[in-house]
Amino acid sequence: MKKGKKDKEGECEVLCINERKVASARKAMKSDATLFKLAEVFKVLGDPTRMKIVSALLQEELCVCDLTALIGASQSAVSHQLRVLRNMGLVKYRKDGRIAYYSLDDDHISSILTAGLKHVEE
Amino acid sequence: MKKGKKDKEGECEVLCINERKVASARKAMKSDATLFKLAEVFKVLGDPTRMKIVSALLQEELCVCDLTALIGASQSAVSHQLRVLRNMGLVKYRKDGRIAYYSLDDDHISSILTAGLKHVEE
DNA sequence: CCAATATATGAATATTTGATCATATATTAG
DNA sequence: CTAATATATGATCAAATATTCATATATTGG
Repeated sequence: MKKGKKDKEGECEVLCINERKVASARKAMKSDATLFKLAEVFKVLGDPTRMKIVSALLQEELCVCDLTALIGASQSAVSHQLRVLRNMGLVKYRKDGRIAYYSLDDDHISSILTAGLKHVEE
Repeated sequence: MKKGKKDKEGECEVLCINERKVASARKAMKSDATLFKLAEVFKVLGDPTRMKIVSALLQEELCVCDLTALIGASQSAVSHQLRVLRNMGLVKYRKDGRIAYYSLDDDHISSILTAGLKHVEE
């Protein structure tokens, strides 16, 4: 006997809720919008190709060409992923003639990676 | 006249490589395996539902039930995502009777989120 | 034991996404 | 101008993934 199909958000099957803890947690949490953006940033860093790109750019600016050689992906793939990184504000570039030099656009990126590495390398 | 279909990794179309910079960057970079794991961690954090779960657990441990109420997803969805977080070593849980209390499994997670927030909230 | 509750999980599905291919744009050399 | 080079991008497609549904497992109260 199916339980009435959830009025809205699946709240009618759940009875063990500690209202106090939930309210307290909800209050302490960042807004949904902020958490969504945060997840977006991590999603962008959550792909091996993009991670390699970002990691390479930690050292110095590089052109698409160098990145392509460095990470072993096609020029098209690198270009597509650079756009994703650009759209998320993680990298920027300058054009010198027909060469595009990419670099990190945000000082925080290095700290994000460092924090992540502590989990990975523990 | 197509250029011979890439011998292996798309290196034959690319002529502007700065060998010195590439070698230097390659040397400074973490290993592919490390970067892959790092990307995996970020990918796990890169989903709104999981981000909400992790964010809620920053405050205190919560049961599946509370998480379900808190983040507005179905119990099944929360459970599935908790497994992903568990497999990645980001959360742990203790069982008290039929209730499972989840908490963060790693001190670094909070610093990862904090670093990410600095980018989002700038 | 039995019914109810809390959580977990397999299967199916719809969506997202990353790579490739083909091609477009832009810049420079000659 | 023309050919070549560096990069960008649209379309397509296969793989990955998040959710839902149905159901299984486990624990507790009565």
